[in-house]
Amino acid sequence: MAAYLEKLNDAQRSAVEYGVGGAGIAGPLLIIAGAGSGKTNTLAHRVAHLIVNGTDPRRILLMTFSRRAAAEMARRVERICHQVLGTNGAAYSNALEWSGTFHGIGARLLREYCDQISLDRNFTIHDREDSADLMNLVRHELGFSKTESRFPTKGTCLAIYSRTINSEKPLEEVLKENFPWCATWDTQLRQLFAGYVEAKQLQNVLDYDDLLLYWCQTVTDPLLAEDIGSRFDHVMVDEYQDTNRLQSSILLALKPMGRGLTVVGDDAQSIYSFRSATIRNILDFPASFTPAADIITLDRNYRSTQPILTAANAVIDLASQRFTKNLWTERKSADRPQLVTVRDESEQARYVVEQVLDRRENGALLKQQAVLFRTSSHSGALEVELTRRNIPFVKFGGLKFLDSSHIKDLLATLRFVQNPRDRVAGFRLMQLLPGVGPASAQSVLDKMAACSDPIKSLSEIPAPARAGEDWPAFVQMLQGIHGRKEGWPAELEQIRIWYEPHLDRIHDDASMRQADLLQLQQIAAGYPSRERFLTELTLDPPDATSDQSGVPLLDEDYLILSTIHSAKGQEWKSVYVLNVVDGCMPSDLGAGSTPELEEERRLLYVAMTRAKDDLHLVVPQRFFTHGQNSQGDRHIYASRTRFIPATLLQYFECTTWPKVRQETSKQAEARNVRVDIAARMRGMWG
DNA sequence: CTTGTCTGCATTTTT
DNA sequence: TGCAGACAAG
Repeated sequence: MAAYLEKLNDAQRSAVEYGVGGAGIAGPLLIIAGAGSGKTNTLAHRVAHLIVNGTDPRRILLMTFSRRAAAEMARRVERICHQVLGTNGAAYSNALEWSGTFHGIGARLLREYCDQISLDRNFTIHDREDSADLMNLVRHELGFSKTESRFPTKGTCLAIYSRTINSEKPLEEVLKENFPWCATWDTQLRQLFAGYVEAKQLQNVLDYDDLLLYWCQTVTDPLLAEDIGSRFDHVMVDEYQDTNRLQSSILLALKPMGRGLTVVGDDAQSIYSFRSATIRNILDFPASFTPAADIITLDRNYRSTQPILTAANAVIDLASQRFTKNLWTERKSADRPQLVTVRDESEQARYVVEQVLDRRENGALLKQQAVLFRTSSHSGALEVELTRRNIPFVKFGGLKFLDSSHIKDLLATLRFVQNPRDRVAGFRLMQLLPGVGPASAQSVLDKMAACSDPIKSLSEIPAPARAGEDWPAFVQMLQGIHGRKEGWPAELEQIRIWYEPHLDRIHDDASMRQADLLQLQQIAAGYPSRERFLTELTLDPPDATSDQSGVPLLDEDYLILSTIHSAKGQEWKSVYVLNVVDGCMPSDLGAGSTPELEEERRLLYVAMTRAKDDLHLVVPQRFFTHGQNSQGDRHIYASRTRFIPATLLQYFECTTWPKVRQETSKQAEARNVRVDIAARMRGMWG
């Protein structure tokens, strides 16, 4: 047996070796991999094993959930290849070129096949917010913003649209099942979506869903499906439990017989149904083929200690549906996970900080510890406490660098130059100029749209009446960049110089924002072209924010703060889960239907199984809700999450913090002393 | 037609 | 809290 396979257990090894070295390419394989079962390692070994046995790495398509996961996978594959093949292995660095997210791979293929599907090669990609803006524009145009009773907001409309696309279900069904309160608007929504699709096409933009939808439509053509499918001998998908119907349709179209297809997942960790992910994909996978796909289960956990695993298993055992077996481990420990009750959120923050520092004293790096929470805002109090005590941290999930308006302004400018038909970008950009509002922006965009070279035509289009001197400078800036005078990435500097006076005028806190812009420029310098920068930034935005502005230095030590969703696939020595109370977990928004509730349960399970050595679930007895109703902020009394009923308490060490101290007799004595200081003060002058 | 101010309302998780 | 829409003033 090859040395690099020896460290694997039997199940892992059979997954790695499945069909390798046999005649032809093996049929479909499903790997059910529990939390911490060495899933990434196994998949990386499988890829490496294929390469070692002669598969061309450029003919392997590897789709992961995030770019971070893709990078990690590539790194491990390279390392194994290097080990096995020695110096020859070096030839394989960066050879795994088709690895990324479904959306990223989709974008790449669509650009390559744009001629066959009549797509303008310069299409730009709208992120969630841009899509919502465009949806809103159409919503206004159709007069739905002033209906008698309230029409769904842009975000809700987009959510309905997106779910309809990703779940491949009819609109009526989606409305009935997921948005019952909007069901009466079905005719208007249909009209709205038709308008939205038309607008996207006219403007040469694609949204996230289009990347999958167009890809899926492309491979409905048998010739194109064959052409794309035959480029890859092996197609592997990680985190398959979090893919949706549209994604599985793409997969089946690429590999209808399932040859060379490997999917990996764990139904107990499915937490993305809000993105239309469905565990039916995993469940139905084997029977989608004849003969059915083989299944290999990895149920040995290498991550957590037995007490942590026992508690996590107990939580997931209460789920109404279970498909995989419970995990087991040989990592013994006497310490049960902590279930800690504290008074409120500020005590919770103090508890976490104290524990974190305690462990750092004992040699654990901050980086080996993570604080997890259901909702991004739940870490607020903790962030304050960490900043106060000078503890560096990085936060994953929630608000992003790219969401701030000044960054979006700059990106909109780039996008508008790249694709002048992108009205969302143009609309935003022009309104930066004083004296230009929605109406004049609209009118300029209309005139531009009629021209074959919209940017050039700006010279002929009369300036909006009140735009003043700012207009010529604006036009000059756009045309200069359009004409590629400076080239990439120098043109970003030009934009920044143009933008800065406007920034100063619009915002009071301009200096902080300027620093962000410089940072963006730094990031941009790492991309080979404007197009690549825009595409990749939209698909893989930098996903962390920290207390210092910008990305922290990699060699520094910092504490990890993360939403549970963003913690997927990761592990830490110590894990603290905040707000393990009803209303947060489950979120009171997600406590409606049974499937939603079940997903919340899996969320807690995912959080717990991130921990290697110690796990703390913190239960504040009361916490504040922000202006949920007209009364504004108020605190409510919380109770322990329903996912840990009394019967499960035996698996935890239940404590309260801070520990109540016994009052000493001296302290009691001191409490009864009465001194009339006021009289003495008066006496001082008498 | 733009810009500023006021009021009422919704409010997770992310490619 | 922060944003979307209504309304008034220039």
